[in-house]
Amino acid sequence: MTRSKIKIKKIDNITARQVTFSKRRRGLFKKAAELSVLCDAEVGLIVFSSTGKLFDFSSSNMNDIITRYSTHSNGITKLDRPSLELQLETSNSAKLSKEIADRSQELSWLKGDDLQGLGFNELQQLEKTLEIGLDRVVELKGKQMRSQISELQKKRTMLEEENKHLKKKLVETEMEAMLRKEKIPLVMESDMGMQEEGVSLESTNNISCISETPLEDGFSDTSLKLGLPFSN
Amino acid sequence: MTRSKIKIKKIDNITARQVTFSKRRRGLFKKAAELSVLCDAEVGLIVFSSTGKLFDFSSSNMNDIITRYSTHSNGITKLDRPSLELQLETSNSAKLSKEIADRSQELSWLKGDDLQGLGFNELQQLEKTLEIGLDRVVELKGKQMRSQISELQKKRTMLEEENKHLKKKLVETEMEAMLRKEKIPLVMESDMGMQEEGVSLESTNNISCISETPLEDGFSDTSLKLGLPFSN
DNA sequence: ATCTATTCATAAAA
DNA sequence: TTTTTATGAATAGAT
Repeated sequence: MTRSKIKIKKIDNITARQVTFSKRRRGLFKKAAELSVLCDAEVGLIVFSSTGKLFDFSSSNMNDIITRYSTHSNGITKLDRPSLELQLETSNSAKLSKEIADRSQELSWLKGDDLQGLGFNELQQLEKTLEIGLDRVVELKGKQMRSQISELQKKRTMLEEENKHLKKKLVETEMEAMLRKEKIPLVMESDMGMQEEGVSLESTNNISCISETPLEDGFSDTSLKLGLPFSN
Repeated sequence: MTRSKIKIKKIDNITARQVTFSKRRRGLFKKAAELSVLCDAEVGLIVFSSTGKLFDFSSSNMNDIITRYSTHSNGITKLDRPSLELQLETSNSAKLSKEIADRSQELSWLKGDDLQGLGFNELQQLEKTLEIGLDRVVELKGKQMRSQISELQKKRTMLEEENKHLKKKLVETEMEAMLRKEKIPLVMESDMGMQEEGVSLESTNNISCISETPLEDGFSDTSLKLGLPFSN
Protein backbone atom coordinates (compact mmCIF):
# COMPACT_ATOMS: atom_id res chain seq x y z
CA MET A 1 0.00 0.00 0.00
CA THR A 2 2.58 2.38 -0.92
CA ARG A 3 4.52 3.09 -4.01
CA SER A 4 1.63 1.22 -5.53
CA LYS A 5 -1.65 -0.19 -4.39
CA ILE A 6 -1.78 -3.96 -4.23
CA LYS A 7 -4.55 -6.43 -4.67
CA ILE A 8 -5.46 -8.54 -1.71
CA LYS A 9 -4.61 -11.91 -3.04
CA LYS A 10 -1.96 -14.44 -2.25
CA ILE A 11 1.48 -13.17 -3.15
CA ASP A 12 3.04 -15.57 -5.58
CA ASN A 13 6.65 -14.65 -5.11
CA ILE A 14 7.79 -16.55 -2.09
CA THR A 15 10.40 -14.06 -1.01
CA ALA A 16 8.09 -11.15 -1.41
CA ARG A 17 5.46 -13.05 0.48
CA GLN A 18 7.76 -13.71 3.37
CA VAL A 19 8.84 -10.10 3.48
CA THR A 20 5.30 -8.90 3.43
CA PHE A 21 4.41 -11.42 6.08
CA SER A 22 7.07 -10.10 8.40
CA LYS A 23 6.07 -6.53 7.95
CA ARG A 24 2.38 -7.00 8.12
CA ARG A 25 2.58 -9.42 10.96
CA ARG A 26 4.40 -6.89 13.07
CA GLY A 27 1.91 -4.25 12.12
CA LEU A 28 -0.96 -6.53 12.99
CA PHE A 29 0.44 -7.44 16.38
CA LYS A 30 1.18 -3.86 17.15
CA LYS A 31 -2.35 -2.87 16.35
CA ALA A 32 -3.73 -5.72 18.36
CA ALA A 33 -1.74 -4.61 21.36
CA GLU A 34 -2.77 -1.02 20.87
CA LEU A 35 -6.41 -1.99 20.69
CA SER A 36 -6.22 -3.94 23.88
CA VAL A 37 -4.57 -1.09 25.72
CA LEU A 38 -6.50 1.82 24.27
CA CYS A 39 -9.88 0.22 24.55
CA ASP A 40 -9.38 -2.07 27.50
CA ALA A 41 -10.20 -5.06 25.35
CA GLU A 42 -9.10 -8.62 25.73
CA VAL A 43 -7.33 -9.63 22.58
CA GLY A 44 -5.93 -12.94 21.49
CA LEU A 45 -4.17 -13.31 18.19
CA ILE A 46 -2.74 -16.48 16.72
CA VAL A 47 -0.89 -16.57 13.44
CA PHE A 48 0.72 -19.45 11.64
CA SER A 49 2.97 -18.51 8.78
CA SER A 50 2.75 -20.49 5.58
CA THR A 51 5.90 -22.21 6.73
CA GLY A 52 4.15 -23.33 9.91
CA LYS A 53 5.78 -20.98 12.34
CA LEU A 54 3.59 -19.81 15.20
CA PHE A 55 3.20 -16.23 16.34
CA ASP A 56 0.80 -15.22 18.99
CA PHE A 57 -0.22 -12.31 21.07
CA SER A 58 -2.59 -12.09 23.96
CA SER A 59 -3.42 -9.10 26.06
CA SER A 60 -3.86 -11.28 29.10
CA ASN A 61 -3.60 -15.03 29.12
CA MET A 62 -4.27 -16.97 25.97
CA ASN A 63 -5.82 -19.85 27.84
CA ASP A 64 -8.25 -17.55 29.52
CA ILE A 65 -9.12 -15.99 26.23
CA ILE A 66 -9.63 -19.31 24.53
CA THR A 67 -11.72 -20.55 27.40
CA ARG A 68 -13.80 -17.43 27.36
CA TYR A 69 -14.13 -17.75 23.63
CA SER A 70 -15.23 -21.35 23.93
CA THR A 71 -17.95 -20.61 26.39
CA HIS A 72 -18.99 -17.50 24.52
CA SER A 73 -19.01 -18.40 20.91
CA ASN A 74 -20.70 -21.71 20.65
CA GLY A 75 -20.82 -22.63 24.21
CA ILE A 76 -21.08 -26.35 24.21
CA THR A 77 -21.36 -27.08 20.54
CA LYS A 78 -17.68 -26.61 19.95
CA LEU A 79 -15.63 -28.93 21.95
CA ASP A 80 -18.13 -31.34 23.24
CA ARG A 81 -15.96 -34.36 23.02
CA PRO A 82 -15.16 -34.17 26.70
CA SER A 83 -18.59 -32.98 27.59
CA LEU A 84 -19.52 -36.45 28.59
CA GLU A 85 -16.79 -36.66 31.15
CA LEU A 86 -17.55 -33.13 32.09
CA GLN A 87 -21.15 -33.97 32.71
CA LEU A 88 -20.11 -36.87 34.81
CA GLU A 89 -17.81 -34.68 36.79
CA THR A 90 -20.44 -32.05 37.15
CA SER A 91 -23.02 -34.44 38.45
CA ASN A 92 -20.39 -35.86 40.72
CA SER A 93 -19.73 -32.39 42.04
CA ALA A 94 -23.38 -31.93 42.65
CA LYS A 95 -23.52 -35.13 44.62
CA LEU A 96 -20.52 -34.13 46.64
CA SER A 97 -22.02 -30.75 47.34
CA LYS A 98 -25.15 -32.38 48.58
CA GLU A 99 -23.11 -34.64 50.76
CA ILE A 100 -21.34 -31.66 52.21
CA ALA A 101 -24.61 -29.96 52.88
CA ASP A 102 -25.90 -33.03 54.68
CA ARG A 103 -22.87 -33.33 56.86
CA SER A 104 -22.81 -29.64 57.58
CA GLN A 105 -26.38 -29.90 58.69
CA GLU A 106 -25.64 -32.80 60.96
CA LEU A 107 -22.67 -30.98 62.38
CA SER A 108 -24.83 -27.99 63.09
CA TRP A 109 -27.31 -30.13 64.89
CA LEU A 110 -24.67 -31.81 66.97
CA LYS A 111 -23.36 -28.40 67.90
CA GLY A 112 -26.80 -27.38 68.94
CA ASP A 113 -27.42 -25.01 66.07
CA ASP A 114 -30.31 -24.90 63.71
CA LEU A 115 -32.44 -27.19 65.81
CA GLN A 116 -35.70 -25.40 65.26
CA GLY A 117 -37.06 -27.64 62.57
CA LEU A 118 -36.47 -30.86 64.46
CA GLY A 119 -39.16 -33.00 65.99
CA PHE A 120 -39.09 -34.63 69.31
CA ASN A 121 -37.81 -37.99 68.22
CA GLU A 122 -34.99 -36.39 66.32
CA LEU A 123 -34.02 -34.40 69.36
CA GLN A 124 -34.12 -37.52 71.40
CA GLN A 125 -31.84 -39.32 68.99
CA LEU A 126 -29.53 -36.33 68.90
CA GLU A 127 -29.30 -36.24 72.63
CA LYS A 128 -28.41 -39.87 72.74
CA THR A 129 -25.71 -39.43 70.14
CA LEU A 130 -24.28 -36.47 71.98
CA GLU A 131 -24.29 -38.29 75.26
CA ILE A 132 -22.43 -41.20 73.77
CA GLY A 133 -19.91 -38.89 72.16
CA LEU A 134 -19.45 -36.90 75.30
CA ASP A 135 -18.99 -40.02 77.37
CA ARG A 136 -16.31 -41.28 75.08
CA VAL A 137 -14.49 -37.99 74.95
CA VAL A 138 -14.58 -37.59 78.69
CA GLU A 139 -13.45 -41.14 79.18
CA LEU A 140 -10.49 -40.76 76.87
CA LYS A 141 -9.60 -37.44 78.41
CA GLY A 142 -9.62 -39.04 81.83
CA LYS A 143 -7.46 -41.84 80.60
CA GLN A 144 -4.97 -39.40 79.19
CA MET A 145 -4.89 -37.44 82.41
CA ARG A 146 -4.37 -40.50 84.49
CA SER A 147 -1.57 -41.75 82.34
CA GLN A 148 0.05 -38.38 82.42
CA ILE A 149 -0.18 -38.20 86.15
CA SER A 150 1.27 -41.63 86.64
CA GLU A 151 4.10 -40.79 84.29
CA LEU A 152 4.88 -37.68 86.26
CA GLN A 153 4.80 -39.56 89.49
CA LYS A 154 7.18 -42.12 88.11
CA LYS A 155 9.51 -39.36 87.11
CA ARG A 156 9.28 -37.75 90.48
CA THR A 157 10.14 -40.98 92.20
CA MET A 158 13.10 -41.44 89.92
CA LEU A 159 14.41 -37.98 90.59
CA GLU A 160 13.95 -38.33 94.31
CA GLU A 161 15.92 -41.50 94.21
CA GLU A 162 18.63 -39.80 92.26
CA ASN A 163 18.76 -36.96 94.68
CA LYS A 164 19.13 -39.28 97.56
CA HIS A 165 22.12 -40.89 95.94
CA LEU A 166 23.68 -37.59 95.15
CA LYS A 167 23.29 -36.37 98.67
CA LYS A 168 24.89 -39.46 99.97
CA LYS A 169 27.79 -39.05 97.61
CA LEU A 170 28.22 -35.47 98.61
CA VAL A 171 28.34 -36.35 102.26
CA GLU A 172 30.96 -38.93 101.57
CA THR A 173 33.04 -36.45 99.67
CA GLU A 174 32.80 -33.98 102.49
CA MET A 175 33.84 -36.52 105.01
CA GLU A 176 36.79 -37.41 102.95
CA ALA A 177 37.80 -33.81 102.71
CA MET A 178 37.49 -33.30 106.42
CA LEU A 179 39.61 -36.29 107.08
CA ARG A 180 42.31 -34.76 104.93
CA LYS A 181 41.87 -31.54 106.86
CA GLU A 182 41.19 -29.74 103.70
CA LYS A 183 38.66 -27.07 103.31
CA ILE A 184 36.33 -27.15 100.42
CA PRO A 185 36.07 -23.71 98.91
CA LEU A 186 32.70 -22.15 99.04
CA VAL A 187 32.83 -20.86 95.49
CA MET A 188 33.61 -24.13 93.95
CA GLU A 189 30.33 -24.30 92.12
CA SER A 190 31.44 -22.36 89.08
CA ASP A 191 34.35 -24.60 88.37
CA MET A 192 32.78 -27.83 89.16
CA GLY A 193 31.72 -29.71 86.03
CA MET A 194 28.23 -30.56 86.96
CA GLN A 195 27.50 -33.64 85.05
CA GLU A 196 24.53 -34.34 87.22
CA GLU A 197 21.70 -32.25 86.04
CA GLY A 198 18.82 -31.65 88.31
CA VAL A 199 21.02 -31.01 91.30
CA SER A 200 22.22 -27.50 91.52
CA LEU A 201 24.55 -26.30 94.18
CA GLU A 202 24.03 -22.74 93.34
CA SER A 203 21.02 -21.08 94.67
CA THR A 204 19.89 -17.87 96.20
CA ASN A 205 19.57 -19.36 99.55
CA ASN A 206 22.95 -20.18 100.87
CA ILE A 207 23.33 -23.48 102.41
CA SER A 208 26.35 -24.41 104.21
CA CYS A 209 27.67 -27.50 102.68
CA ILE A 210 29.73 -28.72 105.45
CA SER A 211 28.33 -29.60 108.73
CA GLU A 212 26.94 -32.36 110.79
CA THR A 213 23.55 -31.78 109.33
CA PRO A 214 25.19 -32.07 106.05
CA LEU A 215 22.31 -31.13 103.88
CA GLU A 216 19.33 -29.42 105.19
CA ASP A 217 16.28 -29.53 103.16
CA GLY A 218 16.24 -27.40 100.07
CA PHE A 219 18.12 -30.16 98.47
CA SER A 220 15.25 -32.41 98.58
CA ASP A 221 13.24 -30.11 96.46
CA THR A 222 13.59 -31.61 93.07
CA SER A 223 11.85 -28.67 91.51
CA LEU A 224 9.47 -31.07 89.96
CA LYS A 225 6.26 -29.40 89.05
CA LEU A 226 3.50 -31.79 89.66
CA GLY A 227 0.86 -29.54 88.31
CA LEU A 228 -0.63 -30.88 85.12
CA PRO A 229 0.86 -29.21 82.09
CA PHE A 230 -2.37 -28.22 80.51
CA SER A 231 -4.43 -25.19 80.97
CA ASN A 232 -7.95 -25.58 82.05
CA MET B 1 -3.28 9.05 14.50
CA THR B 2 -4.36 11.98 12.76
CA ARG B 3 -5.17 15.47 13.81
CA SER B 4 -2.96 14.62 16.77
CA LYS B 5 -0.83 11.79 17.86
CA ILE B 6 -2.19 9.81 20.80
CA LYS B 7 -0.52 7.97 23.59
CA ILE B 8 -1.15 4.29 23.75
CA LYS B 9 -2.89 4.13 27.07
CA LYS B 10 -6.40 3.34 28.12
CA ILE B 11 -8.82 5.95 26.85
CA ASP B 12 -10.67 7.38 29.82
CA ASN B 13 -13.65 8.80 28.06
CA ILE B 14 -16.03 5.92 27.62
CA THR B 15 -17.68 7.18 24.49
CA ALA B 16 -14.40 7.98 22.86
CA ARG B 17 -13.15 4.57 23.85
CA GLN B 18 -16.08 2.82 22.30
CA VAL B 19 -15.72 4.80 19.10
CA THR B 20 -12.05 4.07 18.88
CA PHE B 21 -12.71 0.45 19.63
CA SER B 22 -15.09 0.19 16.72
CA LYS B 23 -12.77 1.87 14.32
CA ARG B 24 -9.64 0.07 15.32
CA ARG B 25 -11.33 -3.24 15.65
CA ARG B 26 -12.46 -3.03 12.08
CA GLY B 27 -8.99 -2.04 11.01
CA LEU B 28 -7.46 -4.87 12.94
CA PHE B 29 -9.77 -7.47 11.52
CA LYS B 30 -9.24 -6.16 8.05
CA LYS B 31 -5.51 -6.41 8.43
CA ALA B 32 -5.77 -9.85 9.89
CA ALA B 33 -7.77 -10.98 6.90
CA GLU B 34 -5.39 -9.34 4.49
CA LEU B 35 -2.42 -11.00 6.12
CA SER B 36 -3.99 -14.40 5.89
CA VAL B 37 -4.80 -13.94 2.22
CA LEU B 38 -1.66 -12.17 1.05
CA CYS B 39 0.75 -14.40 2.90
CA ASP B 40 -1.18 -17.60 3.02
CA ALA B 41 -1.11 -17.58 6.78
CA GLU B 42 -3.52 -19.13 9.20
CA VAL B 43 -4.85 -16.39 11.41
CA GLY B 44 -7.12 -16.50 14.40
CA LEU B 45 -8.19 -13.38 16.17
CA ILE B 46 -10.35 -13.13 19.24
CA VAL B 47 -11.41 -9.85 20.77
CA PHE B 48 -13.56 -9.15 23.76
CA SER B 49 -14.66 -5.57 24.14
CA SER B 50 -14.53 -4.05 27.58
CA THR B 51 -18.26 -4.57 27.68
CA GLY B 52 -17.76 -8.27 27.15
CA LYS B 53 -18.87 -8.53 23.57
CA LEU B 54 -17.04 -11.07 21.48
CA PHE B 55 -15.55 -10.47 18.04
CA ASP B 56 -13.55 -13.04 16.26
CA PHE B 57 -11.95 -13.74 12.96
CA SER B 58 -10.33 -16.85 11.68
CA SER B 59 -8.90 -17.48 8.26
CA SER B 60 -9.98 -21.09 8.46
CA ASN B 61 -11.62 -22.70 11.43
CA MET B 62 -11.07 -21.30 14.86
CA ASN B 63 -11.12 -24.71 16.50
CA ASP B 64 -8.43 -25.93 14.18
CA ILE B 65 -6.38 -22.89 14.94
CA ILE B 66 -6.82 -23.26 18.64
CA THR B 67 -5.99 -26.92 18.48
CA ARG B 68 -2.93 -26.22 16.38
CA TYR B 69 -1.98 -23.47 18.78
CA SER B 70 -2.39 -25.79 21.72
CA THR B 71 -0.14 -28.45 20.31
CA HIS B 72 2.35 -25.87 19.19
CA SER B 73 2.68 -23.47 22.04
CA ASN B 74 3.07 -25.56 25.12
CA GLY B 75 2.94 -29.02 23.75
CA ILE B 76 1.14 -31.04 26.33
CA THR B 77 -0.13 -28.47 28.71
CA LYS B 78 -2.85 -27.30 26.43
CA LEU B 79 -2.98 -30.20 24.06
CA ASP B 80 -6.23 -31.15 25.57
CA ARG B 81 -7.51 -27.69 25.89
CA PRO B 82 -11.05 -28.97 25.74
CA SER B 83 -10.44 -30.70 29.00
CA LEU B 84 -9.78 -27.42 30.69
CA GLU B 85 -13.25 -27.29 32.09
CA LEU B 86 -12.92 -30.90 32.96
CA GLN B 87 -9.79 -30.17 34.88
CA LEU B 88 -11.53 -27.40 36.70
CA GLU B 89 -14.37 -29.70 37.56
CA THR B 90 -12.02 -32.39 38.65
CA SER B 91 -10.10 -30.11 40.94
CA ASN B 92 -13.38 -28.86 42.23
CA SER B 93 -14.42 -32.38 42.97
CA ALA B 94 -11.19 -32.95 44.78
CA LYS B 95 -11.81 -29.91 46.90
CA LEU B 96 -15.30 -31.06 47.68
CA SER B 97 -14.08 -34.49 48.58
CA LYS B 98 -11.60 -33.02 50.96
CA GLU B 99 -14.31 -30.95 52.49
CA ILE B 100 -16.41 -34.03 52.97
CA ALA B 101 -13.52 -35.83 54.55
CA ASP B 102 -13.01 -32.98 56.96
CA ARG B 103 -16.61 -32.88 57.98
CA SER B 104 -16.83 -36.61 58.29
CA GLN B 105 -13.85 -36.53 60.56
CA GLU B 106 -15.39 -33.87 62.72
CA LEU B 107 -18.63 -35.79 62.84
CA SER B 108 -16.77 -38.89 63.93
CA TRP B 109 -15.10 -36.99 66.68
CA LEU B 110 -18.33 -35.52 67.88
CA LYS B 111 -19.80 -38.98 67.97
CA GLY B 112 -16.89 -40.17 70.00
CA ASP B 113 -15.29 -42.21 67.26
CA ASP B 114 -11.75 -42.11 66.01
CA LEU B 115 -10.53 -40.10 68.96
CA GLN B 116 -7.24 -41.90 69.34
CA GLY B 117 -5.08 -39.37 67.57
CA LEU B 118 -6.36 -36.39 69.49
CA GLY B 119 -4.43 -34.49 72.07
CA PHE B 120 -5.65 -33.28 75.37
CA ASN B 121 -6.57 -29.79 74.28
CA GLU B 122 -8.51 -31.12 71.35
CA LEU B 123 -10.44 -33.43 73.61
CA GLN B 124 -11.08 -30.55 75.92
CA GLN B 125 -12.44 -28.48 73.06
CA LEU B 126 -14.52 -31.37 71.84
CA GLU B 127 -16.00 -31.88 75.24
CA LYS B 128 -16.98 -28.26 75.43
CA THR B 129 -18.60 -28.36 72.02
CA LEU B 130 -20.51 -31.48 72.92
CA GLU B 131 -21.67 -30.03 76.17
CA ILE B 132 -22.96 -26.94 74.48
CA GLY B 133 -24.72 -29.01 71.85
CA LEU B 134 -26.18 -31.34 74.40
CA ASP B 135 -27.38 -28.45 76.51
CA ARG B 136 -29.15 -26.92 73.59
CA VAL B 137 -30.74 -30.13 72.49
CA VAL B 138 -31.91 -30.96 75.98
CA GLU B 139 -33.22 -27.48 76.46
CA LEU B 140 -35.19 -27.55 73.26
CA LYS B 141 -36.47 -31.00 74.01
CA GLY B 142 -37.61 -29.85 77.40
CA LYS B 143 -39.32 -26.89 75.89
CA GLN B 144 -41.14 -29.10 73.46
CA MET B 145 -42.18 -31.47 76.19
CA ARG B 146 -43.48 -28.71 78.38
CA SER B 147 -45.44 -27.15 75.59
CA GLN B 148 -46.88 -30.49 74.68
CA ILE B 149 -47.84 -31.20 78.22
CA SER B 150 -49.49 -27.89 78.70
CA GLU B 151 -51.36 -28.35 75.47
CA LEU B 152 -52.59 -31.73 76.57
CA GLN B 153 -53.63 -30.38 79.91
CA LYS B 154 -55.56 -27.66 78.25
CA LYS B 155 -57.28 -30.20 76.11
CA ARG B 156 -58.02 -32.36 79.07
CA THR B 157 -59.59 -29.47 80.91
CA MET B 158 -61.66 -28.66 77.90
CA LEU B 159 -62.85 -32.18 77.54
CA GLU B 160 -63.64 -32.50 81.18
CA GLU B 161 -65.72 -29.40 80.97
CA GLU B 162 -67.46 -30.74 77.97
CA ASN B 163 -68.12 -34.01 79.67
CA LYS B 164 -69.65 -32.26 82.60
CA HIS B 165 -72.06 -30.49 80.32
CA LEU B 166 -72.93 -33.62 78.50
CA LYS B 167 -73.66 -35.47 81.69
CA LYS B 168 -75.81 -32.71 82.91
CA LYS B 169 -77.74 -32.73 79.69
CA LEU B 170 -78.13 -36.44 79.86
CA VAL B 171 -79.47 -36.28 83.34
CA GLU B 172 -81.97 -33.69 82.26
CA THR B 173 -83.01 -35.81 79.37
CA GLU B 174 -83.42 -38.78 81.64
CA MET B 175 -85.47 -36.80 84.05
CA GLU B 176 -87.67 -35.59 81.30
CA ALA B 177 -88.15 -39.10 80.05
CA MET B 178 -89.01 -40.31 83.47
CA LEU B 179 -91.48 -37.57 83.89
CA ARG B 180 -93.12 -38.69 80.70
CA LYS B 181 -93.00 -42.14 82.08
CA GLU B 182 -90.97 -43.18 79.18
CA LYS B 183 -88.04 -45.49 79.42
CA ILE B 184 -84.78 -44.69 77.77
CA PRO B 185 -83.42 -47.70 75.95
CA LEU B 186 -80.15 -48.96 77.28
CA VAL B 187 -78.59 -49.54 73.90
CA MET B 188 -78.90 -46.03 72.72
CA GLU B 189 -75.14 -45.46 72.41
CA SER B 190 -74.82 -47.04 69.02
CA ASP B 191 -77.46 -44.84 67.49
CA MET B 192 -76.55 -41.65 69.08
CA GLY B 193 -74.80 -39.34 66.60
CA MET B 194 -71.69 -38.44 68.48
CA GLN B 195 -70.73 -35.14 67.05
CA GLU B 196 -68.41 -34.49 69.86
CA GLU B 197 -65.16 -36.10 69.09
CA GLY B 198 -62.79 -36.91 71.84
CA VAL B 199 -65.59 -37.93 74.07
CA SER B 200 -66.07 -41.60 74.06
CA LEU B 201 -68.78 -43.24 75.98
CA GLU B 202 -67.06 -46.53 75.82
CA SER B 203 -64.09 -47.24 77.92
CA THR B 204 -62.42 -49.91 79.89
CA ASN B 205 -61.39 -48.05 82.97
CA ASN B 206 -64.11 -46.59 84.94
CA ILE B 207 -63.71 -43.37 86.72
CA SER B 208 -66.45 -41.63 88.44
CA CYS B 209 -66.48 -38.06 87.47
CA ILE B 210 -69.32 -36.39 89.09
CA SER B 211 -69.50 -36.09 92.76
CA GLU B 212 -73.07 -37.26 93.06
CA THR B 213 -72.18 -39.91 90.51
CA PRO B 214 -75.38 -39.24 88.73
CA LEU B 215 -74.58 -41.43 85.83
CA GLU B 216 -72.64 -44.48 86.17
CA ASP B 217 -69.09 -44.23 85.16
CA GLY B 218 -67.97 -44.83 81.61
CA PHE B 219 -68.94 -41.32 80.75
CA SER B 220 -66.18 -39.61 82.51
CA ASP B 221 -63.26 -41.22 80.86
CA THR B 222 -62.25 -38.95 78.04
CA SER B 223 -59.79 -41.50 76.76
CA LEU B 224 -57.16 -38.88 76.95
CA LYS B 225 -53.76 -40.38 76.98
CA LEU B 226 -51.50 -38.22 78.99
CA GLY B 227 -48.47 -40.25 78.29
CA LEU B 228 -46.15 -38.51 75.90
CA PRO B 229 -46.64 -39.71 72.37
CA PHE B 230 -43.07 -40.57 71.70
CA SER B 231 -41.13 -43.64 72.15
CA ASN B 232 -38.15 -43.60 74.36
C1' DA C 1 -22.08 7.89 10.70
C1' DT C 2 -19.00 11.07 7.87
C1' DC C 3 -15.25 14.14 7.11
C1' DT C 4 -10.39 15.46 6.89
C1' DA C 5 -5.92 16.52 8.62
C1' DT C 6 -2.45 13.79 10.11
C1' DT C 7 -0.01 10.00 11.43
C1' DC C 8 0.87 5.25 10.38
C1' DA C 9 1.84 1.21 7.67
C1' DT C 10 4.00 -0.64 4.16
C1' DA C 11 5.36 -1.89 -1.14
C1' DA C 12 9.13 -1.59 -3.58
C1' DA C 13 13.79 -0.83 -3.70
C1' DA C 14 18.20 -1.05 -1.70
C1' DT D 1 16.68 -9.47 7.20
C1' DT D 2 16.26 -4.49 7.92
C1' DT D 3 16.14 0.30 6.18
C1' DT D 4 14.56 3.73 3.16
C1' DT D 5 11.13 6.28 0.99
C1' DA D 6 7.11 7.43 -1.41
C1' DT D 7 2.53 6.63 -1.00
C1' DG D 8 -1.79 4.59 0.28
C1' DA D 9 -4.30 3.35 4.58
C1' DA D 10 -5.90 4.14 9.08
C1' DT D 11 -7.73 7.00 12.22
C1' DA D 12 -8.36 11.16 16.12
C1' DG D 13 -11.06 14.73 16.57
C1' DA D 14 -14.68 17.37 14.84
C1' DT D 15 -19.17 17.51 12.88
